[in-house]
Amino acid sequence: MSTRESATARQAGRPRSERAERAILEATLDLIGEGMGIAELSIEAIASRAGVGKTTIYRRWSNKEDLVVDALAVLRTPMPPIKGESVRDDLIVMLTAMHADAVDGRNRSVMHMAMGESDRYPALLAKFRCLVLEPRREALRAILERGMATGELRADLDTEIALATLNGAVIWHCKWGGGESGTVLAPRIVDQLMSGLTG
Amino acid sequence: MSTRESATARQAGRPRSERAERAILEATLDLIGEGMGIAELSIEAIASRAGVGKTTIYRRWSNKEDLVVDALAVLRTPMPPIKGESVRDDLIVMLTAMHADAVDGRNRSVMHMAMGESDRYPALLAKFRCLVLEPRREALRAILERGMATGELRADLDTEIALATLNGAVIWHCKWGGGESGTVLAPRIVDQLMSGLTG
DNA sequence: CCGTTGCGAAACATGATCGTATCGGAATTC
DNA sequence: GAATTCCGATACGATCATGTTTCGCAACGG
Repeated sequence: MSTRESATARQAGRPRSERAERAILEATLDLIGEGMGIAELSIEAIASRAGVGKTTIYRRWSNKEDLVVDALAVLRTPMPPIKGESVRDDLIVMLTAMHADAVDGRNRSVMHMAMGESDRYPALLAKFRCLVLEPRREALRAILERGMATGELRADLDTEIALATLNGAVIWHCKWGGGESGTVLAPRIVDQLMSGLTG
Repeated sequence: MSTRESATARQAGRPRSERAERAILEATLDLIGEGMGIAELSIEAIASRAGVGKTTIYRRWSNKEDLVVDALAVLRTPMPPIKGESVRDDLIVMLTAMHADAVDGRNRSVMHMAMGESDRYPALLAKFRCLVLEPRREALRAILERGMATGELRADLDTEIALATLNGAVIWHCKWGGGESGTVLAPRIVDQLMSGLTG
């Protein structure tokens, strides 16, 4: 049996350059990071920024949305470690991480782009949801439910509302409120919310 | 003394058509309402939708951003009446109104557009701020401060955080959460928050 | 060495929008 | 009625991005 990569036999010819692919995705993120919306993003600009021929882009993605979706995946920021000792501490860690995501450079722009334009790009919305929204949502939900079990939080908590409140407070304050650091902001939110959540 | 409109004498020639102006602004809002971002908005499309020559638009606005800013002003939605009897009731009224703004048709699109693209258009940001954000913020703040005075809310309330929390919860839930009606959502938010805010 | 495929560069035809200009006609002042 | 200004329509040249094609070279399998 000859050399194979997988079930399907290795294609003949020169293999696609992994290097070019990364350069394209990076260039895309760069441009978004500079404040470009999807509509302003041009394949030409991406190609030129990546030092790549347009052909190389068209060969891999048939439209801009697919490209942006794949670029999103590169940005993957890891979840912070949750100690699971105190609900208050865990929430503060999560909110601080969320705040950082929403404030820091390229991440920030991509975040805002995704939130602002996902309406018009369903595939982008789906990816953003399962890549950013859902993981956060589940992490927060886990903290809340553990709190309900241990009694740190009241048992009849309205989890949906609590999630919206936590997420919303961070994002809203980042976007429209003052520019506090996350380390200052997160405890303020959590503490003021907890006094209620503990009812 | 001859007929005058104001201090400066009436211009000679045909006056600008008020009708055309309204049609242009309405067409702009329509297109935004159909999900167009500022970048996708073309003067040609607006002119054609408004049944107007491009000239008529260029004569009045020198760039797209100015046009959109003026269009924003048309959308002005009135604040709901605040009874001032109970903080809980007042908050529910406000959040319900905010929810309606964020959900309903054209308003919704303009809102999202403003939130998503205001970063790139400073004049738009400024207008949006003073037209939508600040009035809401002040109305909410007034309710909170009255509550602190009457004792319905604890006196050491962190108003900034409370504002971000209220606003953020509504917007976040509209954008990413389920599709409840405002009448259901607002009390859930307010009640869960109050039990905390009342300390 | 040959066939195949990817590479970057460039040229290409197509189409959209731009901002300006020109047109005949309408509205208004003097 | 003359001068002025706006109207909507249409045409214009300019710019830019589109997606395709062609080119000569590079990298891989057999």
